[in-house]
Amino acid sequence: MEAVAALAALAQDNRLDVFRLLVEAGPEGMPAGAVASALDLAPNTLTFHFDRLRAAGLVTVRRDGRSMIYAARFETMNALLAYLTENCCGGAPCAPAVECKPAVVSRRKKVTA
Amino acid sequence: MEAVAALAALAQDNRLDVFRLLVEAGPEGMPAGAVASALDLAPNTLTFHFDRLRAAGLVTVRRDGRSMIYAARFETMNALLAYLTENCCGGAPCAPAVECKPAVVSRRKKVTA
DNA sequence: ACTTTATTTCAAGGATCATTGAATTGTTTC
DNA sequence: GAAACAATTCAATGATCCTTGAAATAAAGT
Repeated sequence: MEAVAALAALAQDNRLDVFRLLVEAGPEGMPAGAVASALDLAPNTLTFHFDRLRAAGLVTVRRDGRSMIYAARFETMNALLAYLTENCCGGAPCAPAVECKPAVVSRRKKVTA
Repeated sequence: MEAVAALAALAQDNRLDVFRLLVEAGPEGMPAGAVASALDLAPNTLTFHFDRLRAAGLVTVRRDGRSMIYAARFETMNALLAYLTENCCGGAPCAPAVECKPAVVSRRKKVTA
């Protein structure tokens, strides 16, 4: 059950904070160091949490110079929301599918994850 | 942060199964024994999981004869969905509030939890 | 090449978790 | 009140989790 993995990944204070920050950052993502200083987390602790989020498919990484850029995977979050919505309403979804797009700002910013 | 508690409560296979079953059962709920046999869980193990769900505000209990009737708390689930939806979309909710009602069947069945 | 910066890997620690068996409490029925 | 039934409490165990410090890897600047 993949939903449990996503739930478990988000069921931890620091990790939820990290994810929220990445969601705020949008599809561009942000470097690990920036997350570390924003949330005041030790870099190795942060790596540990990033790994869990990544294992759950909630974030992606890419390297940029010596920084690692982490970004939220909205796709997975959507799937989780869909699953919960479905299972919250006893099989008969009472809401019209929550489509969860990146965020505020950019005009025509594709989420090509 | 109360969202983490709800997430943690649902982030476990057996517990998620239990909750899903209770959601299916609707506001009437169902006796612990029925849940135990439906999911093939030892009664003491089940009590353990019920406790966690209850601590997270996701279920309620009441006694009926010698049975304990557990029921899902849709209110809490709604709050969780709302929180996640909000935080999934970077503060600017892109969905019009997911209202999560009990289930299929009953006409005019208030969720007065 | 050497140093600095950014992040990860590794090993160790205490804490929390999920399951189990045995014993207990509460309720109904005889 | 004794037996049967429904569920909980308690103690123990192995597993997983989160954090930490020290060392390693990777890229950039000098």
